Amino acid sequence: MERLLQSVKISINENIYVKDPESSNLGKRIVEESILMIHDMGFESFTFKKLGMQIGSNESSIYRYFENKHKLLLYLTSWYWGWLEYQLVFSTNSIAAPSKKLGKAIEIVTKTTQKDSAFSHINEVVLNKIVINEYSKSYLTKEVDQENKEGYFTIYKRLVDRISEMIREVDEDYPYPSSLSSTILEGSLHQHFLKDHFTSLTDCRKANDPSQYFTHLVFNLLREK
Amino acid sequence: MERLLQSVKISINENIYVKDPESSNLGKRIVEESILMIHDMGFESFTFKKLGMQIGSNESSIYRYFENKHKLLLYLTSWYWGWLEYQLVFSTNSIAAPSKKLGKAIEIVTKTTQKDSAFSHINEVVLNKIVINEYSKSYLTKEVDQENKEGYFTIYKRLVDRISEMIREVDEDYPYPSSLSSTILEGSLHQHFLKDHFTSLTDCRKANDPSQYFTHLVFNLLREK
DNA sequence: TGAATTATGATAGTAATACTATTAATTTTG
DNA sequence: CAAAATTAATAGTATTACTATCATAATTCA
Repeated sequence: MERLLQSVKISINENIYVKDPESSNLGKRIVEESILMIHDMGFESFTFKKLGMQIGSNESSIYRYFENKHKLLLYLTSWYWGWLEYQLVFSTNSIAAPSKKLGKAIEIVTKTTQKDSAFSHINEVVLNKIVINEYSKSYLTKEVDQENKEGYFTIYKRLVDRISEMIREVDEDYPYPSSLSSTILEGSLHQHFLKDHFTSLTDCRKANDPSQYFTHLVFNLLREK
Repeated sequence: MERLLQSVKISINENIYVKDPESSNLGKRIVEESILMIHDMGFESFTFKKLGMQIGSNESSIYRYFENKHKLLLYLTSWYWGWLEYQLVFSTNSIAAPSKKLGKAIEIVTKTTQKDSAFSHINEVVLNKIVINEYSKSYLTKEVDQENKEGYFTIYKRLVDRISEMIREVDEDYPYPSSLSSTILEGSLHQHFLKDHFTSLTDCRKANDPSQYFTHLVFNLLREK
């Protein structure tokens, strides 16, 4: 899989960035270090000035890649969902049986992220933690409708759509495939968060993953043909 | 119910505020107007200076009630969850049959908030919208563990706990009562958000509420005794 | 009532944020 | 090697998120 992925580029809506960070060394370092810094200090405390200092570059240079840190967050999370979509498609493509396919899909999108060395400058494990902690902030804004219209959430929506399609394949009579799909994706992030910060609000532990919870939920809910 | 509630005060952890906003007229106006303003302009654009201007008071006076706007958000959302808990307990208290009780509970916590005139200065309908849009921001922070330790999320946790207890009463063998409960509460906010901004990601519409989705989900998942 | 206490208002000030603009230095490329 | 493009350095602005101080208004309680 790694070899295959090496030639793949996750493609992000061009309006999210000013200049494609994949197109230069500085751009890649912006992405690489911003992931680590946002994880370390949280999105609120993270600034372009601090990032500039960290990578031995200048605040103004970073503004040539991203209008502001909100756009950078949109970029990072879009990349994550694109990466996850790739894993999903790749891993489920060859599975014919709808319920096996859906089972695999749920596993992929709910499990704790493992190291992936295909994209050398992006640490997916840390990026996954950013998504858990910060993704909601990218859409819980007053600009969400405008940004949605501009296609900033396309990849995420496509991912929800793919899973809801798989749900339909398993049980065409289930009345809430889209809601269930969005519940799996969003709920998985939430259960991972609870596991780390509010243990009493979840049954998910190290040994008892969100994967198991959602797998159990979905397959006890749908009536297979 | 209104008469009963008139003598009830939602009690909020005292460390969330500097001075109890319920203890004065200015305090109540701070709460009342901040709800409307956060709803109108979003939490990011909302400032104490703007609030001061709106209520014909001074920035510095508001700081005598709340340390910062994060604490104000904690206050408002805690109040909301306390209010919802009251509705929940009040409405389910007299129901003996576990599954009827749980059904009522789900209805209460997932439905669109209706007007409640018992607390004259708080607009619960608008507050519910704030909770949908802003609640995650109150805990998706680097300070969450510290603030959790200080009891800032007690009411919310108690609410999750009450519902997971009801789930256990219906099906003691269901292995994920806490996760299911937190999924209902968090997922309901999320479905309401999707209904307003990402209609393709949900099956919930005006006529087809998150209530129905979660009721269907829970009762098709649990095996009643 | 009137003195003391408390609450609120007005003003000023600070450090940090989130940028924009300009110019200089460096690197790339044709 | 010159021209073009990229990056770095510096400075500057408006706003935010406060803190501090002092004046004034309202409350209370002796």
